Amino acid sequence: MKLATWNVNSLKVRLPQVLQFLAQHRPDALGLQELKLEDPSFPLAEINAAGYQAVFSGQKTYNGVAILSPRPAVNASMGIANFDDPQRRVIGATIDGVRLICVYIPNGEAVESEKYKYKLDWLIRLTSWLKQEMAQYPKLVLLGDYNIAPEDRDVYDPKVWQGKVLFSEPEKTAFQNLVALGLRDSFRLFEQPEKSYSWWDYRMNGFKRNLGLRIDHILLSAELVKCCKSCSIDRDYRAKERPSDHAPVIAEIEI
DNA sequence: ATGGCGGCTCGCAGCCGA
Repeated sequence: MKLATWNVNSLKVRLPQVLQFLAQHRPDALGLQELKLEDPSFPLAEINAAGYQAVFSGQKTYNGVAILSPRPAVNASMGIANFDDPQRRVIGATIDGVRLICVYIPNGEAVESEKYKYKLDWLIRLTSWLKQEMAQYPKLVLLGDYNIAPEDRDVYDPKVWQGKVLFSEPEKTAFQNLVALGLRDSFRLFEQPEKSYSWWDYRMNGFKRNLGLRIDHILLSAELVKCCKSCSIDRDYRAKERPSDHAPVIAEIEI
């Protein structure tokens, strides 16, 4: 079973690349973030024509998440239980017995800003909800844009980023609180190239200079860690014409 | 020191992302 996540930064703009990705990798589940479109504008016909179904939760201009799969996605859920958040950042579904939670964790803007406080509060709510989800679904995948680089090696220059949003200690602690639920970062189960990142700033030739951060992750529950065979970042999609600023992350589990 | 790119919108400038 091949699982993937990708912040597409506008599904309208990136749809041709998403269709190309589906054709190339044939993922069994693809979580998308930052659709930036409302549900009636979701390109379901094109995705169906590619042999995929979709569950999605969109909004205008910002946020928006989806899960695409060739097999049926059942028990779809939107948002975090008991948290009335108008921002469309979470969608869940079960595919072939595997529970997928696709998240677009808030960016946080800057440490000490209102959005940063919202991010940390949001992460607390996500974590307490996931504790229940983990108990219910032993085979669980938490994938998406976390907007957190967990370790020094996930940042091109940890000294520059020290204390900054995406790499501040409270955010890293929040990430470890998710891990403490019994989740593992699938990327770090394997040897990886040095300086592996999943996001590069559009500005300053960030990608060409490999000035990136690894902020997109696929976390697996213990049952799925046991059967995880690979995890990689497909940089090719960041190198294309008119790319998203994020590259897709792909994990394979033998199930 | 700043803004740099790219996507969005009751658009032609300003917002937001990371």
